[in-house]
Amino acid sequence: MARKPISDLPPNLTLYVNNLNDKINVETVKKSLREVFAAFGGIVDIVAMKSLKRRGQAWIIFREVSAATNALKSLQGFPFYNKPMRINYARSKSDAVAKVDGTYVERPKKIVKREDLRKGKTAAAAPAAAPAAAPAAAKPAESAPPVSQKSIQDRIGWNPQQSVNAPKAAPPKNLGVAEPNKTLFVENLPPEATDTMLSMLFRQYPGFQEVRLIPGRNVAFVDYQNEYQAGMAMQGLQGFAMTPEVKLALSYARK
DNA sequence: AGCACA
Repeated sequence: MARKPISDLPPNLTLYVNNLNDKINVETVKKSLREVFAAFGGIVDIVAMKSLKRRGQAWIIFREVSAATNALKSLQGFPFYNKPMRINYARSKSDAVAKVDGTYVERPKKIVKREDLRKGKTAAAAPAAAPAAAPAAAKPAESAPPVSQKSIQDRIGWNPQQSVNAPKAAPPKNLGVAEPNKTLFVENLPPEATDTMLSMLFRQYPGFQEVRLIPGRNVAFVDYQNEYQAGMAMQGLQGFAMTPEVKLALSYARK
């Protein structure tokens, strides 16, 4: 049987990423994207914009297609500012690479769209509908992503288990057995794991303080404000598939 | 939802 392709589009040096959290400042997003994606290879540039039509999306331009492919597979669905990234190959070649391979042609200047207001009804379609009348009272925090204590699957709609051919879920190891500790011990990290990547993951749980990646050992420590919060994070992320092959193993750190 | 390059 034909296995389904990793993407419906042909491999490309550029990855198209969407479903990004557009509440986050675009420069911040670009920086974080760079940190996360750079773990898979050299990055030429990242394009992201904040206009209505283009927000929530980014183009990650790699130096090698293999790096792009790896990142696509490994980071598919990865919770980035609390939203699972959707990743695909870009449909076309980025200007940045066209400039390098000599195929770049100056693209036509943006055609300034003439206001075409006579779309049929003039009155009903009137765009003048005052935006002033809606100053909405309840506006949530604009930069801080919301957090809750529900399981990660419920919140981000991503079940790492189902994207994997693993017969069983990760072993619940020491859940409830080991001495609770506000510091978690994380094992089974993929070699591409970075501080940023881990922060993205663990900061979703209230009380997150910091993550300490131990170089060369594929393990990390993650601090929360108290044992209870550490426990919530541990339950939520136990067995989390960092990559299709590698699942996190979490336990309380030794005192 | 939305495939850009200013």
